[in-house]
Amino acid sequence: MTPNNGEDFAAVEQKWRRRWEERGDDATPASPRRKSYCLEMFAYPSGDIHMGHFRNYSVGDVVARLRRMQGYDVLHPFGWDAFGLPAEEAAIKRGIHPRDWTLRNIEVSRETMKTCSLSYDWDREVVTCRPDYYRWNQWLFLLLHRRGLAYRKVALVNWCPGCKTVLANEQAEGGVCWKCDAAVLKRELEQWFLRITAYADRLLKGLDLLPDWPEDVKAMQRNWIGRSEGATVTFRNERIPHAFEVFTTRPDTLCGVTFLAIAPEHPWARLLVAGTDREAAVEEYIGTALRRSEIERTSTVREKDGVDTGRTAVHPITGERIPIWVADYVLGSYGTGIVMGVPAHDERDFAFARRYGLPARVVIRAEGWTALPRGEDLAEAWTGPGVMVNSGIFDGNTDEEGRLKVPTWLRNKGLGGPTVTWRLRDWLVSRQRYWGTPIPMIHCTECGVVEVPEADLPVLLPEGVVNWLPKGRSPLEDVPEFVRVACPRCGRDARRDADTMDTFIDSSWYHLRYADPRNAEAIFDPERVREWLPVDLYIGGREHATGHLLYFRFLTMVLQDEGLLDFAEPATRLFNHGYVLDAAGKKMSKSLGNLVEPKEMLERYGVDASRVAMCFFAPSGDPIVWKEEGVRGALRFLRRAMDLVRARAAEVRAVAPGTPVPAGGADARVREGRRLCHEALANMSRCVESDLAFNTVVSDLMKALNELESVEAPALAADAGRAAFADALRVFVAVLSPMAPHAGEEMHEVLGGEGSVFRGPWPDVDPAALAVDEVEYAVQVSGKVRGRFPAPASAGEAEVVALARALPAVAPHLEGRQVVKVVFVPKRLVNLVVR
RNA sequence: GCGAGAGUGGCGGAAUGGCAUACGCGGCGGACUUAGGAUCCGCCGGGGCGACCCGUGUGGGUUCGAAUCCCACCUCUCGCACCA
Repeated sequence: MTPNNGEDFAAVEQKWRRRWEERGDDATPASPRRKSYCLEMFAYPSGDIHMGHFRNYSVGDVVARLRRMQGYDVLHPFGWDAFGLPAEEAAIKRGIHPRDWTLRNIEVSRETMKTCSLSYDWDREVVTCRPDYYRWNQWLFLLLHRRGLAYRKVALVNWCPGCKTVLANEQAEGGVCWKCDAAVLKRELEQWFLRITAYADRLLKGLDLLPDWPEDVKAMQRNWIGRSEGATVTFRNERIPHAFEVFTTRPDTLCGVTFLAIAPEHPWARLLVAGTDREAAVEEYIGTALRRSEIERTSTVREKDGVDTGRTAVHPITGERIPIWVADYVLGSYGTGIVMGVPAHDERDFAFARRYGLPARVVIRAEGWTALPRGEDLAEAWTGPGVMVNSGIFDGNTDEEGRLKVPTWLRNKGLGGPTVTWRLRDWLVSRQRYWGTPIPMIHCTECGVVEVPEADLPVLLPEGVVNWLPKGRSPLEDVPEFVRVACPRCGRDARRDADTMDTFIDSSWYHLRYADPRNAEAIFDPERVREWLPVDLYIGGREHATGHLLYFRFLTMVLQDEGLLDFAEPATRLFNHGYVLDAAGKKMSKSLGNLVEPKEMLERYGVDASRVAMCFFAPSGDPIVWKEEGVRGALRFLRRAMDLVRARAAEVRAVAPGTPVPAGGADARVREGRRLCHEALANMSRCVESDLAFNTVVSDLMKALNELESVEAPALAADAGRAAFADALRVFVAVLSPMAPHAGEEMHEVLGGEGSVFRGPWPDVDPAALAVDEVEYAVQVSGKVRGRFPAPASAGEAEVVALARALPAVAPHLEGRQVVKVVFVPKRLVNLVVR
């Protein structure tokens, strides 16, 4: 079947694609005066692009093209996030080098994207697996190292047994590997970390300066950063040389503490019991607890367990001795790794205490309690507000007052004090994988960890025969010519760091590189970046809310501190496009194997119809279910539009562009058609600034087309009618063009337009065109619609109400009743309230 | 469990205090045709012969008037989930 018999859209598309390319229409202007940086998240090249990409890029391209028409100098680049695990997996499965697999996928995807005429300046393309890109990853790493933001530490880290590599916290959400869904284990390894926690406060506060970021993304980031205010409280234990500190957000309940709980991975857990009769039991418990996977460990349904150390610590206020337990509901990586157990006022502590028969002590009296319950009588913890009791000198304070007064008191006594704790952890960036950026560090037995001198960058990833099968340590360790190196400091034999970087490094600064992508001397020229950045609109999926977008902001801030940027936030506006779901309502994804390839659709219906269909399905931010029928409708619409343009070309060409449209004289249908075109125009201009709901614009254009098609030839005979019609059709073409660029450009040419439609000018909405001279009034009697009638738009209240009352469909409802109130809404309705 | 968002014809959706279902898909009927999965025209929320009545997840409220605002509940989607 060839659905597009009639207009040959394939030929039109080819014609314009070729012409734009020859003329270099998508090139970025050299010195922007009024800049607009429109950026879509770059792609990981795995095979061809899929529908989700197609949607993302279509939305972005509508904005980019529209901005050009509006006279902006536009930067609209694209690139490839080309390092990563799937390349290795494919390589292992098919015996192809990850590089070849990646580069071939890029070729295929880029070809498809070029077919779509996405108006990227391909001369600025970046490919992260090329040395000319990743050498700047290494440069950045050295910068971070110099600023004390990159460091090594031995830590319990997320280890994915499937991918055989460590993962960042953001890649192991919920204890599940983001790539293979395997249950993540904890392993103690020495790894490279980036000190993103040093920026926690700025990352949090910066969100308030981003009014054009979606609220849900900001909420997710706030939650992820997880600032919490509370206090550290020092207990005392003779065996521990340091302060035995806990962190709590409820210092007001301090006197309700009946036990302390320490995380099993905490080094002091073992120290406490060493040499005692509890040692064996505690050791056994710690072993069991640490073997549990993260999901199991943090499952809220599992009953909490733990073991008594037999040791106690001294309460800072009461001086009582409080038993210390080891419990795996306490996380070693949050706060101090030790918590105070207040069963009466914390659900988790309550559950734990009940299980092990630990007492509860009520120290907050809820409003409405007639008697103070005894701890053992509580059915559940009281976590609500109340007044402090059983708390000595603090009795009588509200919980809120206590939260302030107790920490202050502690600070004055040297027993702790007010503290802020963050949920955010440092960013683990080393990976034991082959296909990534080598970390530019050298390990020397004499000098320790030494930086690779900047002049020696890039440290090239060996691309010869490498056994890249994951084996739990970096494959590069087994490449002697890579690993063996002279220490840059002392010249002795030393070893290169064999780990590679997390690919989220690559995507944290690519937005800056686009401003100066071929710079061989520096990561970028700050002057070029000043011209284009920050990004004016960043479009991508919601899945990057806490991973990429946090790193992206973090590195931008670091570079600002380095003096290379004069702004802190990389993108002033963020837009999340909706996912493309399959017929079953599942998100299309490679792993589910339910991808519908755009290629077939593009060949069948053409690029323009496919783009219009994407715009028309739903607002750009909403998920859509993929339905082929919608594309057929879009094609029908384009075909009718093109037919109309060709049929009326002569009449329209007779009117020079910019000819003023006389106030009256045109036929009603022409005027209505023109009105609808200007409505579409106004709507499009509004949409691009707000919700990108292009579905309403397409619908406006369809209405306009329906009207314009009904215009008869005689209506175009007179100058006034012809001028109005020509203006209408030209506005129609302008509004359509960003969505259907080839058809739009063709129409523009057919109608005698000069140059490219994408050079503008973007037409102005003519207020006179929006005006209507006759409106239909609805007449309600006590809120129920009883009739309608047409009236001149200029008609006054008295006249309209009189007409309304006299209406045959209305009069009977007024019979024998008294109109007690008349509501008049100009140009809309009359409501006669009767009694 | 907590947080955010959403519930409108057979379907995607429009309308954010003023005529609910625009626009499109799909379906039905017709025209043209050797043919139609092309194109064009007409019809399509439910009930009723009808005047009319009912109808935007459910129940209440505010209002002359509510899909839209408020309260409670139900359902779905997304995010977070022992963070002390």
